[in-house]
Amino acid sequence: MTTPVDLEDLAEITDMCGALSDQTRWEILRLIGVEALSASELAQRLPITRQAIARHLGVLAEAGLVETEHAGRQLRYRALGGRLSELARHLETIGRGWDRRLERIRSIAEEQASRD
Amino acid sequence: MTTPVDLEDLAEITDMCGALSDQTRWEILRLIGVEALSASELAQRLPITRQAIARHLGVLAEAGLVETEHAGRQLRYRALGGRLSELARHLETIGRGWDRRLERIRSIAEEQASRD
DNA sequence: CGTTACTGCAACCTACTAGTTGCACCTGGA
DNA sequence: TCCAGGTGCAACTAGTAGGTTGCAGTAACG
Repeated sequence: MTTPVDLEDLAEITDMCGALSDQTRWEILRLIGVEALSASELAQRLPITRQAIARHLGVLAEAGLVETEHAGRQLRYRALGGRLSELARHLETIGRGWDRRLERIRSIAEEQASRD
Repeated sequence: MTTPVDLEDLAEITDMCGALSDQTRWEILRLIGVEALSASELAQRLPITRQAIARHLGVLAEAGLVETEHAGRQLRYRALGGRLSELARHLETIGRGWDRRLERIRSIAEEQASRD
């Protein structure tokens, strides 16, 4: 079980979005979203070096988007879908907040206009 | 009405996440999520120059997260909550996909184990 | 019609990031 | 016990991103 982080911090949202703002990292996530893979295994399937991949995995791990699993002498990573859903829920809430406030302002403006 | 972009492209997701990976841009979004503001007005409320803010607004506009409105001689920006919700729905779908596949693999493994 | 306030563009600096190469260090298997 | 495959750390380079200053353009308001 992963610790249930509530993702209140703005810094945590920006970190996760930063981790998700790189196409190479999405390639990695796509692969380890299907099955757990090590950095070396990922390096065989992607056109960059193992070290670069390891650093990407570090970024993803710091954002909480992956978890690790030891398998013999290798360290396998898997993508955490629940974490992504958590971010999605927060963005949804914020987005609805923006539209709600603007609608309220708009309705006030219309009310004002109809009064004149 | 904004054009209904379906956000299929991976590049579009990475662009939006990139736009949302900066704390200053979140400050801007928070302000123009309440009321439409111009770059100059934002510069009065934030500790950076108008030019820096204008560039942030450019990034946000390219990601489709803001829309503009002319008011006299100034150009006001407002945050588009629907666009953020759109991104949220896609992330939610992707996240569920990861967990679903891993659960399937896990259940297959358990089935295999129970068969022996 | 002139002035003033707001926008837009360009150059520059600094810091960070994605990528590389190279090497040291384990640790598991024959 | 050896060694080979896997991981981790460090240094270096090129490109990009956030910030600044400065100036040119333009359109609204008195």
